[in-house]
Amino acid sequence: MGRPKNFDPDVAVAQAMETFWTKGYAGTSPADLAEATGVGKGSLYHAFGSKRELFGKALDRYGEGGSAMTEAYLNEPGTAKERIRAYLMRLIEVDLSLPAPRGCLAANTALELGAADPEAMRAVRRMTDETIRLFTERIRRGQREGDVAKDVDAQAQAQFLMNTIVGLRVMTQTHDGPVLHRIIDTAVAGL
Amino acid sequence: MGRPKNFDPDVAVAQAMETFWTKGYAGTSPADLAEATGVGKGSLYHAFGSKRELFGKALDRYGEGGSAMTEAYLNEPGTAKERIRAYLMRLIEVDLSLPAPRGCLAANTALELGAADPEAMRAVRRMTDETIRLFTERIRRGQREGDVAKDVDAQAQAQFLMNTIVGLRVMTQTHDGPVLHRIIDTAVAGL
DNA sequence: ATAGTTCTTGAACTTGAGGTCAAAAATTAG
DNA sequence: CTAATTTTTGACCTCAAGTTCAAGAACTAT
Repeated sequence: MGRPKNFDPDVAVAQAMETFWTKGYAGTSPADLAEATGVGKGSLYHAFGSKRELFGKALDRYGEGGSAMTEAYLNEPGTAKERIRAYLMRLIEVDLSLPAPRGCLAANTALELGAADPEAMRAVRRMTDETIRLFTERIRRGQREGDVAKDVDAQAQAQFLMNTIVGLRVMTQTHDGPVLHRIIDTAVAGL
Repeated sequence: MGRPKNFDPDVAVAQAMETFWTKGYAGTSPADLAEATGVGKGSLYHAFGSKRELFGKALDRYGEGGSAMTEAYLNEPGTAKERIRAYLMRLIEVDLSLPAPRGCLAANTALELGAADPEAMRAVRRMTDETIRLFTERIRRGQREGDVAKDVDAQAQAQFLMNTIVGLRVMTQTHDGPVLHRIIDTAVAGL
């Protein structure tokens, strides 16, 4: 009952996510969000409570999309090394094809909000840990299938690769494709 | 002639740098800078022109300090691998010992200002390239001295290590010492 | 149709950021 | 001392961010 919403909250969250991703948390104003979603400022506040809460939903959505994409990429045919390499390449390729690279929303959030926002940090940590988990599993599978040496510490490699991703998505701001490609090749050499 | 300055601009820049580093560019207000430097807002504007210009000087100063520290660390006695590992460990140790880790000013700047500020990006790029140069030289020296294999691509390793550093200084926001230590050990395994 | 509920709209409010400026203070040259 | 020059001080200004709210609009149940 009551007047029906004029917009789909899920869609609005997705649009808000894009905006936060492109412009940063502080750099996104309520007016920006209204424009991006096509929803009036007042309605946004009515629906989501505050900018911070909307951002929280946007972060969650980012995590879901990211996990799905990671899983899909890692499970295509190929060795662990091949798939992981292809995944990293894909990440920077997408970013470099944009008018301005925007890196990883999670990493951006970690730096921008930092310790001042423990809840955001927990969300970021959940996402990174999930990615590490997916990498770990994929490497272990590679070990079972014989394309990764048994003496490799799968979790250590996964954590290390996660770190490499974070680094890459900052370095896209300052360095070009060839350099980033070389970094990826060096990073996956241990597999 | 004229009234003498009430403060040392170099000291003020250093104090401003600390503030920008801790709170970010947007997160630092003129009032914050006045408090940090002990100089009136008006005087700061008189001396530096704008917040952005002061930030530029702070960035430069950061670069100088960073280079000096890197060089000093790499040149202490030990193999290339040992020294580089010690350097990375040192970086995160310092950061983790703070009440709230603040990462690397250059990386923070790259993410926060991004393509919106090409000049800042150039400054960041100069700094990272300088660090890469120092690493490259140190690895080559290791090859001459016999503690690094000849077939290692020194520059590729250096770029890769730079990327690892950037990643680490974001991950300090979300992960703890032991995880970061393992990442470092994995990263230097290729040397 | 009415009551009850939920959503939208646009104006309005508060706060602080980023910056400017006029007047006073401190200095040196002559 | 006076003039010229440079800094300091603190009040002041503008603008936008982030939010709230009152009024009305759109719906459902009875």
